[in-house]
Amino acid sequence: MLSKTYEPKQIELKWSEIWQEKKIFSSKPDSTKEAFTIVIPPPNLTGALHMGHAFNNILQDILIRYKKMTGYETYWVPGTDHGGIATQNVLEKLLKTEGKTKEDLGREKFLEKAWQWRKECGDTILNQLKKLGCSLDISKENIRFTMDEPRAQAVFQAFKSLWDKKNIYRGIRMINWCPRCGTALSDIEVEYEEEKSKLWHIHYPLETGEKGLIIATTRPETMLGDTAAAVNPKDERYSNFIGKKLKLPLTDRIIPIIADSAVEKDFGTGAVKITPAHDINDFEMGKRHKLENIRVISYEGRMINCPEQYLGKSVQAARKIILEDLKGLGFLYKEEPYKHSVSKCYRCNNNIEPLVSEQWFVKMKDMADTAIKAAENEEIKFYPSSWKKPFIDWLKNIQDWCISRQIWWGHRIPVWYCKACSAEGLKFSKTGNLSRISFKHGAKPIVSFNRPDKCPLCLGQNLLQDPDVLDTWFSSALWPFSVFNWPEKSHDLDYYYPTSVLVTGYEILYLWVARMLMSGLEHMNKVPFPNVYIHGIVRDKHGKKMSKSLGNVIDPLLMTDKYGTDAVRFSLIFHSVGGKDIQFSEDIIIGGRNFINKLYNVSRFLMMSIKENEKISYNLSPANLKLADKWILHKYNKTLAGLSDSMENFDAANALNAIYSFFWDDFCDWYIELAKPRLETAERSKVLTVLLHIFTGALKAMHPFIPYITEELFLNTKKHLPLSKRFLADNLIDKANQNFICENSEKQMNSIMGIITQIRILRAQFEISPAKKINAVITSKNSEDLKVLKENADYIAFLAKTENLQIIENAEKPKMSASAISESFSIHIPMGGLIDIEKEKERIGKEYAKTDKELCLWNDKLKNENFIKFAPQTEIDKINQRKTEALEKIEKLKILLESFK
RNA sequence: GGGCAGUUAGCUCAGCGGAAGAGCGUUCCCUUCACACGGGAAAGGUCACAGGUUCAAAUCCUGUACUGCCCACCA
Repeated sequence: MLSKTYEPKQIELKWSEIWQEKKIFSSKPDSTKEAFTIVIPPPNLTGALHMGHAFNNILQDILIRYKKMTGYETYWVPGTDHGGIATQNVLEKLLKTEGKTKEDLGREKFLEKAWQWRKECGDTILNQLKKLGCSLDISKENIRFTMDEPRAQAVFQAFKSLWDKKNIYRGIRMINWCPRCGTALSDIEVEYEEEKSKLWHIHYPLETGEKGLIIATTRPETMLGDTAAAVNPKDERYSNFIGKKLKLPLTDRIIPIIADSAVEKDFGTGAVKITPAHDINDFEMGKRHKLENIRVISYEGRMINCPEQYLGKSVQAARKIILEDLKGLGFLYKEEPYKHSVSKCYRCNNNIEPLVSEQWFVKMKDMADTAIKAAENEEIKFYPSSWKKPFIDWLKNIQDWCISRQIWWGHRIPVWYCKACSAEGLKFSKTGNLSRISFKHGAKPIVSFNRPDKCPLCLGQNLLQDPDVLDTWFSSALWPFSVFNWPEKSHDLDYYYPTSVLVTGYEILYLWVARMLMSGLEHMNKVPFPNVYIHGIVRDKHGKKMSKSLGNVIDPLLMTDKYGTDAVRFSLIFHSVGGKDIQFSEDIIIGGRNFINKLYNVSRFLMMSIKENEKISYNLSPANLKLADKWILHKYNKTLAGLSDSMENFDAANALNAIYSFFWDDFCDWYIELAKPRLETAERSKVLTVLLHIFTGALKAMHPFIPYITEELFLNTKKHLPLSKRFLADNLIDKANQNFICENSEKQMNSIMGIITQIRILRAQFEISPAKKINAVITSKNSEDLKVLKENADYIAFLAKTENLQIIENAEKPKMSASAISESFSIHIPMGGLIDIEKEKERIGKEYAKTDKELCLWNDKLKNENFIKFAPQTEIDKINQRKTEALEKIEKLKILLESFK
């Protein structure tokens, strides 16, 4: 005897092994089939899988499995991302636990460690995805890595091609610098956090010593790098000051007062300090007014080029001392509380320093224009479509992309310099390593994947590679075609590219999706995917983002251990509607677990019902079917239609919902309950046929969502099926079959179910034990309606537990009976002396009042001339119908009330 | 500062022009031979607020108020 509750653990383990072993997820180009391809958003090598990963990958798995089971050649391409800064930070932390820094190791040794790390933890995440049931072929030869050889070739090719078109350049610009990570970042790698700070008002006296300007700032420490002060040219308060000179407090420097319309009159004091080296606005203004850039903050985030007492101090420390000094010298005019947003590094959350630096950039304007066109004419479509506009807006405001990173882990920039020819532009660190390149000062680039033999200019052989690496997103941007070994030409690339859909959270829409689109159009001349499915973020039950620091992280693997993978998958998808964020908690998994258990028990019921070697007809021809069979087949096929509609729109939640409520509400609660007595009759074979047909059909339809249990139950069911494939996943999901659609069966079953429900209500109201059989009289004026009831009286007898059920035209209400109305039927249950007449009168009275109110509503509507004039005929017919029904019901209730007199 | 969502039963959310829905929770009845991770029944809602369009509005429009995101260089 099988356990009453489903134990998922061993079963899931078993199947995940078998699926991999039998390679059922591997794919080969098959010209007889249409390809359906997804490239996995490659997870970073930074640690374990979180709920967000789980959700993202489950969605993809559902699409892949669904498409496979509807006849496509599916390929879900697995891989991991080296993850640049993020991974390097993890490695640095690891080193720290050994008391070491990366400098202690040196670049080469550090990279050895990194590759070691990649070996150790590289595929852990893919193994975790395997546990989640993801239909990825994770055999070694199938897994891609953004830094393996073929991907490195792709990166070089992309770099080279952009370089040749002059779309990659070296420039001196204001960039975002993370002093903690020691690298430049692109604009979108900066996050902003609101912080409570202060606005300090500082007096900058005139060079004569007279009262000068009061300047408001949030960053007093940068004043050491001020090279001007500015006011709005239209600001009358300051018109006399323009052109005069100020003496910069704490220094000996004299700076001019300039006029620039970028200065807001109404902010602060209307006068602003200008630090071109450390503020993006000031940098621009500096260019306009030809101001000097004085850098006072180093790449390490320490004060430089300033009076001795501040030298070498951190930004924070310097701020404190400077404020004290200003106060002591009487320059600090006032301070007021101020909230403003501070830029933070998206990888380590430390403050970003904007500073001027020479870096590598990609020109974005033209590529963005092409991408905008593709988005506008929907060569690429967004689900939900509301993302289209923000996506296009972002592209329209795009800035050039800073792609060089001063870290070690990543694709080294494929540019070399001759030590002789570029001497002036090369700087070396104390340890003798090439540390900075300056094109401005004469570095001459040679673009090459491998070290060139000799310098093309002087034939010198001392060539050094650029020390920087590329932004990790540079290689991710090529992912949809680099996974197929582009630039190599291959059948795979032709067959699988463009991929079918990209599934991602909105947080990397710009960072990644936009760049893939631009890269795809640039290098392949085709969008990388025609559809982008954007889902929400998994939050905690209070709507907070899950984060380690908040301690509200739910580990998906812990949950799958506890409740089963299927339960977790079910719950996540069930709650993921319309691309919105999911508020996830352990509670909601329980709902999923319960459903899985229900499914399991239906299977138990079936296996217990079918005898060993029992012959089953498998005949679903209409002549062989009774009302309940026609009805459930009708419902089933309607559900299939809904399922496929939803899946075509990437609406997995809705699809799951449809099949869920069909299975539980229609199939379990009604069809199976009716099947039980029918199995004891001559109808046995046909009932088993329908049961098996619907059950296996449901297994197939549900398999994309809950693969493990369905595969397991299919294995148990297989022996009773006429023909079956190896695995459930090898089967095709049934297509909705118009021949089974039978609206009449639905109408008739609704009548019967309505009556059964009414009798159940009466039982509950009169506290009749569910076990007790009761007599009942059902009557109607309509002999056609009664005929259907008579033919299916068993259904009522069984589910309402009646004996001596009388179905009679125009019958009188038996004395001392409880009554209810359903459609055209009156239902009476003789109660003998047990009935409380007053209570029954009150109950019927309430029903009467309610129906009367309804009737008024319909009457009012129909009396409304405008309604008759403007409403569509179908609507009027409907209201008329309702009016008739209400009238009928009133009539019947009246008779009931009469009977109490 | 701009943009985009959301505001429906105690909680999480469907519905998005034609009689207010689901799941969970709550209350009552039931261990009947698939399932108590179950079955049956019930309670519970001026659909944020104010206007408007319409024969008809939770649903469309316009405001308002919160809430949450995203974007933006206001010191």
